[in-house]
Amino acid sequence: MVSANGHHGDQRDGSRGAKLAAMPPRAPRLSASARRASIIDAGRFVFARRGYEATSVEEIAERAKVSKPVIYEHFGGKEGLYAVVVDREMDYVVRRISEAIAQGGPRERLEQGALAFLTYVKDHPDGFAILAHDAPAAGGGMLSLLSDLGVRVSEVFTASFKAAGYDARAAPIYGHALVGMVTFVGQWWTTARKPPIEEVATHIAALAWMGLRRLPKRPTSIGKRAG
Amino acid sequence: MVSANGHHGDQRDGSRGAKLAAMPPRAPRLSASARRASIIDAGRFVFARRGYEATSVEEIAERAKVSKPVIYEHFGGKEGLYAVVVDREMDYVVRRISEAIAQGGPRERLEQGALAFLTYVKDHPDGFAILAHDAPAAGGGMLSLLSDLGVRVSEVFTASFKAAGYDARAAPIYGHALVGMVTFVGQWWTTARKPPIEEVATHIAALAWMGLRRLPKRPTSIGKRAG
DNA sequence: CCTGAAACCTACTCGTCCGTAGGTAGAAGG
DNA sequence: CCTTCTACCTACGGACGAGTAGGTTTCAGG
Repeated sequence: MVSANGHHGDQRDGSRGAKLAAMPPRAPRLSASARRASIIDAGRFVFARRGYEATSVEEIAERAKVSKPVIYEHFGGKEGLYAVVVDREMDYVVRRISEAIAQGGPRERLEQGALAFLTYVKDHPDGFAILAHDAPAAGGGMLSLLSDLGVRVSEVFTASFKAAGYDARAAPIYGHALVGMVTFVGQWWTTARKPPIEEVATHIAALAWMGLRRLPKRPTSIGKRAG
Repeated sequence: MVSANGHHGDQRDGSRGAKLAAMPPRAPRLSASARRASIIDAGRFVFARRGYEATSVEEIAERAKVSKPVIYEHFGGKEGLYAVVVDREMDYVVRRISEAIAQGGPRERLEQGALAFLTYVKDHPDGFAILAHDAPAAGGGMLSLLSDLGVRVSEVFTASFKAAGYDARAAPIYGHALVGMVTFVGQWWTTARKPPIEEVATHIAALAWMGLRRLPKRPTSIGKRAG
């Protein structure tokens, strides 16, 4: 049963210029790269709201105003599109933060870095949601894509710790702590939207800075209670 | 076409005592509550690895050594089981942390709280994974179930801030920052497993304590650079 | 006007998975 | 031995979603 009924394709209306059905004018064709971009936008939108598993390619297609095969043509499949979306976002945040901490004293860099991240959270909430969500193959190990960011920050910290004479083995703790702080507060901020991000960044930077600055060479436990 | 072939059910082997096929002995029947418990265990296991969307009820059934309808009998469905699993875990962590911070001075409570959480991460990695993952209806607002914990900690902080004369509006920032720190570091620890949790807790508590203790009444930004 | 390639479509196939219908097996009490 | 209640099962219905086959429309360049 191949091609059972004869009217394949989209004839739109009966004859070329007829406006009988008042059908909305078909959107103009896009170039490959333009269509790619529009699909990425739609994908980011849907992935951010539904999460990877729960999004259907069809919903993305619908939002991008194309049919499914177009997506498969451009990205090979759901996972391919997801990979591109994630990569773009990751690249964007890292670039922004890198710019922010390129110069200045330690504390200034800390505050500017936090502010850069929170600005991203504010201006690109969908991207942030995707990065904060689980990766597709959750079993692998990463809870969120942002773990990667934690590693990068930890590397920076390791260098600084060594230079300052602290125990370098503790650096990843502080690196991940910082990223976790900013991420979680950023997440909260998206719902609260209360103090402006500049203020939030200042608080976070103060917390982290004071905590780091006053750190003893080897932190000592306060000791466990009797109970 | 109802009951097409006559051999419904499980006859096991031909006659009662025959051991011809060497079939493994059927597991004994369990009471309703015991079966419930075993299903909850299986559910936690699978949900933790696959995430909510990607887990199939059948995989849970298989792991619990029962057939699907048993799960539907006990929990009404996938979402019902998930709700029970999450509720149990949430209850467990909150209880542990509450016990840990029930007495002692501020800093001691801080360190004991962090240690309690990290102990949970270490001893109940599956539960932690579930709490750190997305909720089913991701669109609602919560990134992770732990946001709820952030709110609770924020409430504690708000009270303390008021008492100490700090700006109470900033309390949620510090509350969420603390939870984010511990969560993210805990996540990292599950893969690194390097410094013992007691040491990690000490570091985190030191960071948070020093940061909080030396906090000015109103943190001032370091100011933006010229660039 | 013609041609060919690029963009785009409809209409499937195939697999998976939630949830259920309707039955069997075993234990406790008469 | 018979009844009955509870635990448990096999087998399906129905929906949905990833990915594909094979066609049609538009447009640039001759």
